[in-house]
Amino acid sequence: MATTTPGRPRSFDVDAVVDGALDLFWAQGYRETSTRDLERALGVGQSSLYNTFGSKRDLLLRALDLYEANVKDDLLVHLEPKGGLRAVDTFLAALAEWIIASDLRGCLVVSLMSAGDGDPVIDERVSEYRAGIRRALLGAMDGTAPAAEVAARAEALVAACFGVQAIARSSDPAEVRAIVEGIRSVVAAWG
Amino acid sequence: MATTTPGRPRSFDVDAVVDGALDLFWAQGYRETSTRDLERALGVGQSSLYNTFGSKRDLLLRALDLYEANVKDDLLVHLEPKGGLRAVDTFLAALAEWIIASDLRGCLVVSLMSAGDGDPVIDERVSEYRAGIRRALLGAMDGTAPAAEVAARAEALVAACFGVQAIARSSDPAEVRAIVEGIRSVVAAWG
DNA sequence: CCAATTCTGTAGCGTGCGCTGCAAAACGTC
DNA sequence: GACGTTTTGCAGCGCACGCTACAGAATTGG
Repeated sequence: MATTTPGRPRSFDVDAVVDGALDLFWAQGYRETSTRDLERALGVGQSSLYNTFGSKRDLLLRALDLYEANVKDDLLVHLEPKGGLRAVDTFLAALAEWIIASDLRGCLVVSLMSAGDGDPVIDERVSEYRAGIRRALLGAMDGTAPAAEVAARAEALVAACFGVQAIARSSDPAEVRAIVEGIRSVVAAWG
Repeated sequence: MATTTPGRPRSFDVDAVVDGALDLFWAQGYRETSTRDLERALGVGQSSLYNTFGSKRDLLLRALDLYEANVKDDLLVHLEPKGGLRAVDTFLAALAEWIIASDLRGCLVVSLMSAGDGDPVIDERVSEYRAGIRRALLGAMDGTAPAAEVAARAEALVAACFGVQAIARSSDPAEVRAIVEGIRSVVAAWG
């Protein structure tokens, strides 16, 4: 295997560009972010973007990979299996701060639920994302109540989590905290 | 006052066009619906649309009026003040069927949370819409528990309601019903 | 130094967008 | 029937979009 390849070397860091693209797609939406926006914000010419990633949509998929990895590391990590309602509470607290720390941009995946309409690959990613969160919640709450009740509570919790993210964009930190506190107090009553 | 006005009479029904525009904006999103789409689907030329409504955005605002009125008549009507948890349950059941009957298009307002970014008028409408739902829920649940607890539950409920709408677009009737059943069973436990 | 290979900047392709100008059409009024 | 008024269909404006062609710059291997 070659340690280096011939040809002119790439003048930018691919991961940094994916990170920057995620930032833009997340902040302004996928459709609302043009390739010229990306060029300006990332300091990388459109030719280089297309040469490296293939298309705007492929760049979104890369950004989506990164986003999901971040969510897993920062949020879902708190939902360890059999973690119980304590784990759920920790997760919710982290969710509130995560939403606020990301400048109330809400959830990239939620924004793609409308924007990516018609693209089966993106629709699949969206569904799978939601399924992953439900699985994590179910795993953490397993055994805290009869199975049917746990399942019902998990469904409601998934909806509430997506809801607060959807609301975040047209809200402020205090309101986000109030909503999550409301959810946490409902969860606390399950103990 | 004149019973008729001079000039060529309008060849279409304004309310029907607003209704059709709502359908399109709701189904495919505001930005994703072009004035040519509207022309085709409504059978009304672009000139007529602009002559009647002024701009695509103004047509959206008219459609939004209609949407909010429909939500009020079909859903919020169940949340009569002091209606208690029974009223909330009825509301939730109606919500599930309403989402399914509208072909899982989700919530027009939720889709505008991302799409209408930067337009202060639309942002204001979005915030006010959410506030109205919270008010209705609070009014219905008033007295069912200590005020602080009612407030917390209402916040959680608002999030759950928006969440199920956000999820609807990438879901199916069975899943929507399951989520709403989950919420209902959580609410039932408050009795 | 020279070829081969890869990346970069510029310039521009075709398309669809929101919106408008304009002449003809369809009405009430006299 | 002529006139003023409003609506309608058509054509097209300027612009931004995703994307690409192409020549030159930067590198490795000989």
